[in-house]
Amino acid sequence: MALMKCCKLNQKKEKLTQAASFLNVVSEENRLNILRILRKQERCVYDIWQYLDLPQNLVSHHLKVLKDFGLLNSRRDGKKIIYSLNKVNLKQYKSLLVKFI
Amino acid sequence: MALMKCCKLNQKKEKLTQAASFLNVVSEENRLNILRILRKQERCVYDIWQYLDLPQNLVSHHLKVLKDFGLLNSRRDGKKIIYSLNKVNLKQYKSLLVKFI
DNA sequence: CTATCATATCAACAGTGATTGATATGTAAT
DNA sequence: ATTACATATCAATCACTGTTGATATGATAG
Repeated sequence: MALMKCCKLNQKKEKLTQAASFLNVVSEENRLNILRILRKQERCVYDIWQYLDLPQNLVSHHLKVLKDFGLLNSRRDGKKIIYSLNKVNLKQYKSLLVKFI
Repeated sequence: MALMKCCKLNQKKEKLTQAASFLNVVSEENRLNILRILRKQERCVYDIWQYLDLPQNLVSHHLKVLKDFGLLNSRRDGKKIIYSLNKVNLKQYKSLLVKFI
């Protein structure tokens, strides 16, 4: 019983940590903006860059952070790299949030 | 027409900034935990501290960040200071998020 | 009025992460 | 092959903020 309670507490703590790191990733204004931009449709880096008023390499950096965290997918199309939302993961993280915020 | 569009864009940008700074505040694991702890009921600093495994002054610090941002209320009760959620503001920030995440 | 309890403030430090400039990779066109 | 295009990587810097230790404030009890 005590063990079980401890176990549940650990699970809760883990989810809290997960939620916090998700929030960390999306709390950056430009990254939040990228998510918004990609909401309607997938886009290449150049298109995203045009919305953002940031140096190109910084756009790439933020895209990488989002992708490494599993929030974006990417594929090559000729010279271009097309980014899109990973809607499955986004949905999971969103549902995780409901428990904390 | 162009002016109006610009105006709307600025409003959107402002909301984005607001959302990002809200996410910034709640993306800290301990602060997220404080919100969770206060969800059931209001609590004094000592009670919150017992949940958190942090030095007392750091608990005070995080409480201040949350309160300054308008997510917590506080009142004195004898020696103790009782913190509680500012549910109105929390709700507003949550509804703001829906547009971005 | 002194001591103790409950909480907050302050200055200094440390770590993280956004930003920058330069350069590299990889693709297509000529 | 060479050039231009599209994006990514790298190292260095800068800024922010969580953390720490020490101290201050404010309230109650004895």
